[in-house]
Amino acid sequence: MADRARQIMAAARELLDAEGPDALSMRRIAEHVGIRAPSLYKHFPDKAAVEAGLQAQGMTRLAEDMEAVEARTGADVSLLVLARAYRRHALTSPHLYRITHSRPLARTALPEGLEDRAAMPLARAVHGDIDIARSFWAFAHGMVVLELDGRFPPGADLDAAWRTGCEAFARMIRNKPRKDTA
Amino acid sequence: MADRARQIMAAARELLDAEGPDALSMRRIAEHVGIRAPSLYKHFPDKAAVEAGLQAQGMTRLAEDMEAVEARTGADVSLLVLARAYRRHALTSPHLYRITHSRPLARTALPEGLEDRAAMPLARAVHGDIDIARSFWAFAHGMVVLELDGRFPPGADLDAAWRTGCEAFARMIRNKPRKDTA
DNA sequence: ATTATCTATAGATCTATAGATAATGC
DNA sequence: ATTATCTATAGATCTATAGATAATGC
Repeated sequence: MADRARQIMAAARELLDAEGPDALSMRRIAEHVGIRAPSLYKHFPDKAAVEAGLQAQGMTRLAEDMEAVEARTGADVSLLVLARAYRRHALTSPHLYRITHSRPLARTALPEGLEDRAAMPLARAVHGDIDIARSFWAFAHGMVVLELDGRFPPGADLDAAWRTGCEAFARMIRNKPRKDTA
Repeated sequence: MADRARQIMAAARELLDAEGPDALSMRRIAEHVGIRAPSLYKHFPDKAAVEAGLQAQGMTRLAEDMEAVEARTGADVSLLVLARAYRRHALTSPHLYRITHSRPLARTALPEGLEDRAAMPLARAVHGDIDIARSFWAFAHGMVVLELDGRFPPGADLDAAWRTGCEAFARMIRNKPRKDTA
């Protein structure tokens, strides 16, 4: 039943958080649940379905976290505030972030409208400019994955880099005609 | 001898380009060379050493490609021109790009100074501003990996996003005091 | 009756070492 | 004598299916 399916997803999530994507095997997940691996296939058609479920978790959390910033800050969220929330979001569950955002997204398995929901706070923050939204998203994603992969030099001032990038895009917004959002 | 080692690296590279990081096994590499897998261990201590060699290839190519832009364009390379070269670099050998830049860098196995060499053209383009360099790098890396992972919507105008991001950072350079580069 | 679970197992991989044999360099 | 190669193999995994058995719902 659906209860077991939820339990399996929870186990997969714990395993992912604790040991990363490479540890995520049907056997280990089953072990976590307390059943045998073949039994998983009564609840999920295959491993890809479980991974798709994790991506849905990741997107849901992202939407929630971004919406929370808006709720906290009010209408005109600054890019810096949004970026800080984004970074915190990613660093809080790095493995979930990776599995969700560093591989093709299983869109067909995603709740209708979730992807858009996660993107809306940024779309509003950039006043509807899609090019700024995409390039800023790339900047934030790049900062996060470079940090997660340990690619910055040890002493690097990442806060400063985040500030600089946010400032650059914030200026673009200021100097562009305001396009409609709603 | 060192000849065989080079041959093994070439085979690994071909395999990587053709089938991606997951296909890169000691067995498949050996097969490509025409020997048995255990023989590889006379030339490389382990698989990690082969992967480190591939990262060195990736960094070398990056340094060459970035230096070529400078040579072609002259002293004051625009971020847009640099970014276009960066994107082309990544899309030309996407698997090599990933193995080099989307995992921790095996720095100890890297030729002395290579990492700096690859970074210098960007450092010069941003007039020595390390924060702009890092945030711009994150932007470019983010754009590339999002494209490679197929994360942008089908019709997305990536050229426009690249232009917008480059313009944002270019303005930052213009409006900052010129720091020394050399 | 149906559904969830189990055991057993097919069928593929991997990395890396041990020890024997062939080829090469002095 | 040394080095490169081979075969054989240890020791770990994986995903997924087949078919039997136990538990549950009507």
